[in-house]
Amino acid sequence: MFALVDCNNFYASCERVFNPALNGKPIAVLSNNDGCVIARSNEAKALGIPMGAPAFEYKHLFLKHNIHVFSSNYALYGDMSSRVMSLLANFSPDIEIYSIDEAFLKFEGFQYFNLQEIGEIMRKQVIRGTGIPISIGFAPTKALTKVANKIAKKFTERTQGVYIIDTEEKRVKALKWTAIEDVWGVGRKHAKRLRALNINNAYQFTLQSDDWVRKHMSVIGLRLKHDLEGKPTLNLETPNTKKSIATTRSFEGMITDYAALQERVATFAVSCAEKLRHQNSHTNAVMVFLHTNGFRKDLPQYYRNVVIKTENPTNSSFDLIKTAHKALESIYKKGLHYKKAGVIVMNLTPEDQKQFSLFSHENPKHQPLMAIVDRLNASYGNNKVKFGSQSLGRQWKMKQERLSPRYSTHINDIIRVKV
DNA sequence: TCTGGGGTCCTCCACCTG
DNA sequence: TCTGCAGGTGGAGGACCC
Repeated sequence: MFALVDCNNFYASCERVFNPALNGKPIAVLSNNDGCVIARSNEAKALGIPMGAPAFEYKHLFLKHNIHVFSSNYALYGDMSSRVMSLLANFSPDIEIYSIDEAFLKFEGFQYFNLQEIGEIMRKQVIRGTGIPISIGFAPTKALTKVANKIAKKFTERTQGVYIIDTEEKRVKALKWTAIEDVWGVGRKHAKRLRALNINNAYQFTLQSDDWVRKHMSVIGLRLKHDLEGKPTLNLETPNTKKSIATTRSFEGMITDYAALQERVATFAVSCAEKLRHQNSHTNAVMVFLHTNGFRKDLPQYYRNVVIKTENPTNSSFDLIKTAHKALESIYKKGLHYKKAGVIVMNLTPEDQKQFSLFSHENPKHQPLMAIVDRLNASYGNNKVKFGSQSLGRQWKMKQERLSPRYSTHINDIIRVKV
């Protein structure tokens, strides 16, 4: 059996842990730059705040219903997530941390155990240890645990937050209850196509032939179908090093100036280089992209990206800045209003599998220098050491007007109790 | 005025090579 | 030397996830 553990309204729950006055109150958490709503408490959902809602369009509703709005506080959420995951790891040695708020666990050899009881103990321990409420779905396959989890969450009173699909009858009933667009792995496009063919729920989807599913939804769809049928196709995935690393940002305003874009791109390249060194990888291809503002129909639109190969596999900030600038130069068009840019490094190889070029050599000074930069940044805070092409004067800051304190990771933000 | 960021996998197609 | 075919590869784009 597999289990899927999902934290309920995770970001909103994190905000509540250190501010219990928020219990029962509507909460919305915003994306970077306070742009869109990316998490809502049940109360906020009930008030009609949709996922992805632009914050400025819903300002009046926030005020009207006294919705507590927060900028996203990833220092807090990341720390709370690792606490939850470490508690879950006590229940099974086979755990796959699927996202910041979800984990799959494998329960092998538990056929004589009462999974309902185990689930309820997990819930109690996590809420006692972290304050975060969770829901748990047990089933013979990963896709079915997603369905079971949804039922556990939807009918918390009846299920105690734990639901087990362990019979054919329960499987069929659960799949008939699950709307096609709610199936894990069926996105908006496929859901629309399936609905048009009168395939409205997960059960109807499993009744289609393998060939049909393979043809219309590729092997991914076919694997999903088998998993929903109760034939384990998807297994726990072991954590791999990343295959690509990206740093991309929307700007608070719009940028027309080439020098300002150069500075932003250099900063993104430095960030990618740091992430590369963190996982001991090198890249040999750097992609830079530029976007104008798609919402401004009155302005000319432009989207372009380019990939440039580096001379050698590298994770040096200097090399990546140089390559990213070369890429930017080739796609920059004067007179446009840019809203977003990003740097993505690809073709990552581990340290011990670097393939060198016959005709060019890496600068031997870079590696020790980068190690010192990383050490200084680790000791004195990120971005204390900057590179020449990054701005020393201007501080690019994300709009985060409603940021809560980093209660659990920053000594100055630690909670104070008056006695 | 204000609309996120970071990933993965698969398919299709053009191109190259034997 | 030319042509046709088959298989491999890499880039672009689409679909999905959180």
